[in-house]
Amino acid sequence: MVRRTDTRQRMLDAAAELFHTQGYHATGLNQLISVGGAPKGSLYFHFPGGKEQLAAEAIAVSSAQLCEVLKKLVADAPNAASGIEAVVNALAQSLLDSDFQRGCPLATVALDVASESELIRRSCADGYGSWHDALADYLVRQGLSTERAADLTTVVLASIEGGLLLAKTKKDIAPLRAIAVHLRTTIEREVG
Amino acid sequence: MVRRTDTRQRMLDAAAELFHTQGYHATGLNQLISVGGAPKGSLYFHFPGGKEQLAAEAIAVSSAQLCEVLKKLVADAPNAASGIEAVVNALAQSLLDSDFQRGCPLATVALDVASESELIRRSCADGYGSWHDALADYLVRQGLSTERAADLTTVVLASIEGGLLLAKTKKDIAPLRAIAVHLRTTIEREVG
DNA sequence: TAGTTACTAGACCGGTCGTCATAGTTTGCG
DNA sequence: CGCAAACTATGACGACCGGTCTAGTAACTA
Repeated sequence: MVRRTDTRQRMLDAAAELFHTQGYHATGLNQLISVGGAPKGSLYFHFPGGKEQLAAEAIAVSSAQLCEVLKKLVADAPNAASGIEAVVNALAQSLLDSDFQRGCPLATVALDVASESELIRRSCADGYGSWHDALADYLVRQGLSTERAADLTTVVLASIEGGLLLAKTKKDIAPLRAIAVHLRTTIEREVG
Repeated sequence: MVRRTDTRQRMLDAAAELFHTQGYHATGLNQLISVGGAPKGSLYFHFPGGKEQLAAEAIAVSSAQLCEVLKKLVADAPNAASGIEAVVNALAQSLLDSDFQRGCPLATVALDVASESELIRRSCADGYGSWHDALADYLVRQGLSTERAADLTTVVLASIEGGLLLAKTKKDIAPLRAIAVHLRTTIEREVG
């Protein structure tokens, strides 16, 4: 089926942005359609599952975008420790640039909705899974065993997510700096 | 002023519970008063600032409770590494027992509301601050310098928060286990 | 009993998400 | 070209729920 308009894509972009910064319940349909520039009916034409479906797809878009950024950042780095550090720095910068609005694009929605909508929860879990896979693959290519890479990636991901949460809450990126230092030494110890 | 009812306290308890599991926007006033067993009008008598004030106070209650638990867990442990491990285990157990409903009592609200209500954001930031202080003080008593203890506590807190987020999203406490292992070795290395 | 304080009930209005009947536009085909 | 079928857009509408506030009742005080 060939699309003849970009309405669907615009809605998705608007939704990705709004859910990222405000979360699921704090974002109303009216806001979604006004930012997306589409009438209400069109939303239900393109997303028959309503707000829930829109959110699930927007989450998928957001996480795919960040996944690409992640891959690029580590690929461009001279070694594993610097690669992860670059990721932390990029996220910290994004937080600063947005006046502490844009943290993790999944976390807000994930916590907001995880125990309410299985569809959205899975979308978030898949997003985290894709990031995990991308980073773990990279660490394996840097010489780590599959198991060590998997566990280390979990630690990296969790630290960053927690760091973003603390930084956003305190309006201060100091936590992320402490995380960056810790991850650097941890990775240097393991990868050599 | 002599209180004639315990309505205020009941509202606070109900709010702490509901905001913990559902977040701010997902929790309606009707649900709050039905769980709290209070008439709607009473809410604005006890909390003239409305939902926002109620949330800010409920967050304070939640974080104080968990702070006590934290202090007790580490105090009862034979050493720093076991103390932190006990904290992770307790939170993982609480997540499991509640069928992945109860993660961090602050995180959901913090992300949901941080960029919307300064009052609630501060309440969350204070909560995190109190946990940080409790753990950092403990690590200092275990022999770490003030600076090292502060940074290490930030890493511990962020890892745990991130681990709770990932675990809740995946409905699987495996991330928390990986965090626990990592924190144990990290702390053993520093405290000896 | 009059006055003051503690508390409650429910009306209010704006906003929520979702539905629908209708209209317009593009494409494929004869 | 002409027409039908498929695709897309539209926004009014409804049922409901959101948070807020005013007007009121009950309880204690003097």
